Amino acid sequence: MPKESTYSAISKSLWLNSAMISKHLDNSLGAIHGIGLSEYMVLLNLEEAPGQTLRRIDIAEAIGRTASAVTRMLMPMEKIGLVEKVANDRDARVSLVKITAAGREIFTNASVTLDAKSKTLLKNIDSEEAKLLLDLLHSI
Amino acid sequence: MPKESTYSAISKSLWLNSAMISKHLDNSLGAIHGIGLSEYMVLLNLEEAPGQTLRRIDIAEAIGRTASAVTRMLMPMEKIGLVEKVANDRDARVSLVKITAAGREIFTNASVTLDAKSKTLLKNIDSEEAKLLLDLLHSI
DNA sequence: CCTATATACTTGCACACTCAAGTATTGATA
DNA sequence: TATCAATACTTGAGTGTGCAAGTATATAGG
Repeated sequence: MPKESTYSAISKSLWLNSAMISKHLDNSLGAIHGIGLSEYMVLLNLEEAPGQTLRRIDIAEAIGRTASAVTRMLMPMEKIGLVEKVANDRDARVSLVKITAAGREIFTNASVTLDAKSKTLLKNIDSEEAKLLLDLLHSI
Repeated sequence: MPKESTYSAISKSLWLNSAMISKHLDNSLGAIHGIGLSEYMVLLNLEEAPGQTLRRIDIAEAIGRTASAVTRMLMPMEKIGLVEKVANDRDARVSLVKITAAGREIFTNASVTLDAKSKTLLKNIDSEEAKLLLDLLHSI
């Protein structure tokens, strides 16, 4: 059997860890705030965007999903009033998405939950290592 | 807006990175060897298991999926002969899974692909950092 | 033994996602 | 201006997964 490289070991570990962690966070957010991690990431990106507004395609890019996933994800989010549609007068093809006050509220609350849960899940890593890990993840 | 903790930043980064990386690896493995990352991980665990045999529940545990996911995943894998069912005479509830010669062959080939692809995906990380990152991921 | 509880799976249903194809609009070029 | 390619989305069909409920077997306590 050929010796496995550190790189494929990282891929595997990343795959496994992320599966576990995502599931935990998803369940927590879902139970408490009624949204999943994907929805949370949408809100996060909208919150940080200039004018709290983004095109659907940019959301898709930002969260690593396809445009169709975003379309379907936003339907219920719009229905319950977390986001709203905004037209773009320069380009009739795009339908902009804007976070609402209700959406911002949910986002803020969910952030607290996410934070707390993340700390518990990553309790084996001290804050020194955490910074290091974050840097490494960002450089990928 | 409350300052976000390093820990939740790690969760988010882990979520995003893993989505991207998994998709790439999944596509590569699928196109070349006809299996996904999950199937690969099943084969990996079987290969490393004593007697190349595991209970379905242990597979589920090892790859972070539920028992039902494993049941459905194994059906096609058994059909194309990557794994085979083995009865357990001590306990009639369990149906053991064993990797076949064909399965081992696919696994070995897929490992090469996975390795190469992982190196390209993680090319921004040198081997020093890679070891560090792997350690951190394992300690989660 | 017999019953109750736990374990190892399997199956029906729902949901989130992708891919491919379709629609509408824009921008560039002949 | 007419056409054609590119872009921003939407939609239909198929896949993989989880949850909850069901089946079969095992184990423990009376």
